[in-house]
Amino acid sequence: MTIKKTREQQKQETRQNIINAAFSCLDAEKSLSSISLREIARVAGIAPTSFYRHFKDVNDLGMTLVDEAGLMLRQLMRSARRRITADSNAIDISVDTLMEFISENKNVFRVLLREHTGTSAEFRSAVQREIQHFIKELSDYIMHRQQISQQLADLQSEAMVMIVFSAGAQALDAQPNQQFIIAEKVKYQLMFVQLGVKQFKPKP
Amino acid sequence: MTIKKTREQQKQETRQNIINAAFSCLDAEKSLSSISLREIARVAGIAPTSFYRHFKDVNDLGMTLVDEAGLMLRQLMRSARRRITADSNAIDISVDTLMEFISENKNVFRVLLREHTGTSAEFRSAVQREIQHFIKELSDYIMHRQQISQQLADLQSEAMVMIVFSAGAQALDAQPNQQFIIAEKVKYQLMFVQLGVKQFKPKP
DNA sequence: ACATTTAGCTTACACTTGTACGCTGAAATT
DNA sequence: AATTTCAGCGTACAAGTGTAAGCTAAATGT
Repeated sequence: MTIKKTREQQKQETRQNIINAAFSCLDAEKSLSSISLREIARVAGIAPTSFYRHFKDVNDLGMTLVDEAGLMLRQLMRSARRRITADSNAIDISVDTLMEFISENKNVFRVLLREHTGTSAEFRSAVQREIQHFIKELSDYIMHRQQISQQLADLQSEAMVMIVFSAGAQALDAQPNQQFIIAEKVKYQLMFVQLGVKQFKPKP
Repeated sequence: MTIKKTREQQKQETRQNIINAAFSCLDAEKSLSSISLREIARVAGIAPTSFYRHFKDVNDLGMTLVDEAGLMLRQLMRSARRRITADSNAIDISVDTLMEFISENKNVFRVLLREHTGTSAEFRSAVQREIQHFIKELSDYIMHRQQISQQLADLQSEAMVMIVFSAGAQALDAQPNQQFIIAEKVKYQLMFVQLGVKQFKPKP
């Protein structure tokens, strides 16, 4: 039998439909500013004007998407770090985890990447906040694991995240067989940063 | 007296007006895909349909802008390298030069950054080519100056460019007084990469 | 001198967009 | 059982879009 839904349940379901529709619309050739409310509504299976029952406008929806995407990414990396053992390579596991996520959730990662340099100052700073959050979590991990100052850990973490995100951008447009090469390349680059900081540490 | 212009001169002048108009339109909240042909024409001081006498469509103009922006950037860095002496710090000079360029040509740099992750595959790969070109020139410089293998130089160069471009993105949205801090930060990060590669070199 | 070419213009048309307004029916509340 | 709430719909409109068609006048070619 079909479950009888309360009004609130139905509303949340529709809201989620809109969010999913939006993510599926935001492919290689659509950004939050180029997408139309009507297009999202069409895919979500609702009338254009019904959109307003759930979001103030596309900007409002966009902020929700950015939040959700950032959250997913941070949760992912936290779980990756839990999988790191004493003798396993933290960089390898982290990069592999992220690259796998990207290839399986292209549009989620794309939203962050695209809106990071997009045409809306609001989105840009929202993504920037998510990235800072992301950097901070990595920095804390690095600081306690490599026993370095917070300042150094912050610098290292940020450099690493920038390198990884750039590689992610490349991976989005690359053929599947190229992805492995990109992953290997970025691992070396992260190692250089790590080595460099370690080398720098003694002499302040 | 006013110089009499030949037809061809006049045409080139108008073409340049369109290009300049486009760059001035492509500010913090306009991308090549969100800008309209009519808007560019308005700023360039021509009728919308006259645009077609010079470019096939906005895409065509966009490719021209990307080419031009990439060229400016490479010429800039080449001239910066010429200014580097034996005892001056290559990183400092390069970063300062680029950051100055960015703050004086925000929209030019913005086009590259934005279209790099934009909604047009054609633009993305055009920018990617420009960046690769940029990376290659730096890589050659690094290889001969640091006496390392091409492979290592490529990896180092790419990592550095990614870090610098990310900092550039931050600088675009930052207050002028923050720019100095960003520049200092990125210099450290580039130094880490350089140190790391140097450290890595002995053991292949 | 006349003929050709063409940069730039005006007009026109078919589309897409965001969203205001008011209706409806079913769920929730009383 | 009567009333209120509200998610979703259909209609409608003004604004902006790309671009097709055809004209004009001046620079060029002959």
